[in-house]
Amino acid sequence: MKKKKLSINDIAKSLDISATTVSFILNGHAVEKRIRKELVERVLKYVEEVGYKPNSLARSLRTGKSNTIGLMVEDISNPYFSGIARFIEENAYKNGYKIIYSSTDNDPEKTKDLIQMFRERHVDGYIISAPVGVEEDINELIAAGLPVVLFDRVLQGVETDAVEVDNNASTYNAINHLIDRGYKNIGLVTLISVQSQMLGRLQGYKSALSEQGLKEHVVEIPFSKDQENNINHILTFLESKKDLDAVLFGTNYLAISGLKAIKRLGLTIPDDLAVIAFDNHDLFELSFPSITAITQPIAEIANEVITILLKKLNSDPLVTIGNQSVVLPTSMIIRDSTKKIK
Amino acid sequence: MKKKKLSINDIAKSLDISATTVSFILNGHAVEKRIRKELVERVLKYVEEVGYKPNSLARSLRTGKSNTIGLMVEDISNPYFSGIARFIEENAYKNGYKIIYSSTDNDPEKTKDLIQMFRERHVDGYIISAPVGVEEDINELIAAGLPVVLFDRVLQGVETDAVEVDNNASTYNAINHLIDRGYKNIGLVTLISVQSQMLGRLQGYKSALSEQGLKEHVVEIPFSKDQENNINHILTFLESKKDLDAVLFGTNYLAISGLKAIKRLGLTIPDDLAVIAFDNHDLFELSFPSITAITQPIAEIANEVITILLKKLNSDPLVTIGNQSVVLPTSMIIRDSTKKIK
DNA sequence: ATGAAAGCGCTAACAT
DNA sequence: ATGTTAGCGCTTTCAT
Repeated sequence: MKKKKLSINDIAKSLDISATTVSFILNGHAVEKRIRKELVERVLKYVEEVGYKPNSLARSLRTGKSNTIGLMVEDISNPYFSGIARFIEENAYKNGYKIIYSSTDNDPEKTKDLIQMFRERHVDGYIISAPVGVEEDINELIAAGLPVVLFDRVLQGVETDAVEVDNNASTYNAINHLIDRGYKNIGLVTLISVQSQMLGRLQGYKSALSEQGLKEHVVEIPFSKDQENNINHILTFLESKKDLDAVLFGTNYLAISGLKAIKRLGLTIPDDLAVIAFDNHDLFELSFPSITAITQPIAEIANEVITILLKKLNSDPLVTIGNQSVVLPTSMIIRDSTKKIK
Repeated sequence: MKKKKLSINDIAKSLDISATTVSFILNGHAVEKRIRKELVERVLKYVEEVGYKPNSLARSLRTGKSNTIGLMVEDISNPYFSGIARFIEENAYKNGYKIIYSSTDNDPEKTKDLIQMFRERHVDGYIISAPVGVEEDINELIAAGLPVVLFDRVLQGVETDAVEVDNNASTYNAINHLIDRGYKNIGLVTLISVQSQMLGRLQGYKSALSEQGLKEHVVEIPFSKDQENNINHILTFLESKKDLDAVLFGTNYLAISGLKAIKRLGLTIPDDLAVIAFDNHDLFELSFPSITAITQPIAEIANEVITILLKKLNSDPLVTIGNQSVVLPTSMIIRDSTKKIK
């Protein structure tokens, strides 16, 4: 029972018609080409019967479209990104697109290579949470007419569609929440980063504090895959700032590392230190005490991203549609880690 | 500065040689074909200069290899799977393979479609955590000579490479740990499932209990993406079994749902109920109390999977190499949720 | 030591 | 209403 791979020619021969006709029928040009209904049905039936599937490689080579979307995230094992990947994937498959993904590690060199690879593969569209340093490469994609949607952060000097959350307002509100509850020495643990989302978060933090005439306490940690590394940086920071009464963590994994650090120091939340995390996580609901968190609307982010991309993919390439820049609001889930006890 | 896409013919023409020669040089057949060193260098230099990249679609069409691996997991947003995806991806890219992935939702129909899609795309190898019901489809892949590596679970009647953990021994040990600590009414929250890994976990649970003459308390929950759904099932179970003093959760997300359910019921861990989770999670370290967890060696699982697959991919297709079945041990991290207080 | 030519499987402009 | 034909860009056999 050797299932020989059938080609469109095999089908044509078996049915004693030309490959062209088969191709037309299979691609829905039957009506337009006025092919006999009877023939159309016969072909469709036969194709179904023998289980013929067109070779998409050949089709892609011919049409120049691969029906593939390239997805590049910072780290697929980060629940924020894997959550988004999940939604994007689902939506893409529904629309006949496959996803090829990769993690960038925030490394511009790696990311450039990946863009190159994806391009060789002729992916039809790109979804990227990009590190700083790949602006040129992305501009080249755009110049080549390839649809690119950025998310999570934008890039200076890159004009394309983008989906973000309102980072600035998010941390601004979070800090004000802390101030309302009576906290005065509020720290920020963030990344050494020129990435737009981190800058926005830093900015919101600064604005809120300066409005109230409070002092800033910021530590910027280098991006690292190693959790222990992050924990150590945070430990050092917390030990050098004994008077802190609250701290905002700029990402979900910084918050996780931070909680571990706080635990090691034997500090009590929120009595010794109040905590807010950027990004929600199951952990923050179930840890003790539960952790107040800024929640990003993952489903909507993914949805906006894929909707914009699909629209570009399906639009007439001659008709330029303006770039969309979507900024979504976050929400804050107030839990026990910011509950003023005094 | 319109960067026209260069083809091998453009290169050949510019250099006034044939495409054949360029192809040979680019594919490392220069020596074997005894092409002049001087020419080789000139071609390489020019190619580098103009940034020519072969069209991999065309190459794939011709060679029948796509340098792509299809990865199918239950749910990419589950940290177990996204963690594995991360390692696999990294290793694959290093070896010149790209990953195209999809989540199966444990749905055999969806999975069949995906296998079909991946096959149309001519992926070179498959990595699958498969739901029951796709045995035939996978056997077809194998019959067609396509390398398949299963992981997390195996499939009845499918003979191929597989990487698992020792599920049976893992839960057996976990239950014995509970028994040692004096727990007697030990429940198991698992999935309604005929999947091998869940059966193994159930089996280990049963063996341990029966050895000690203890009674089983099992609830089997239908697979669902909706956490609230899981929580409700667990709530019902816990309320109907007031005499339970310990519970083992069969997966990480069941444990998370379970912890939420326990919290809602106002039960104290471990005084009212001891808890063990299958699969580790940051949460289990940081929740209060911390949760004892069976830890799967994610890096090793991913590593075995990709190593086996690459070996098959690189081996002479004529030389059949026997299937490898790797069973890795888990470890148990004992935390406070199983700390006998009495 | 290098090139001509065929062909992977498909699509679509151009016949008829 | 259907078929002929010419590629898409690459690899590879066979010639020279």
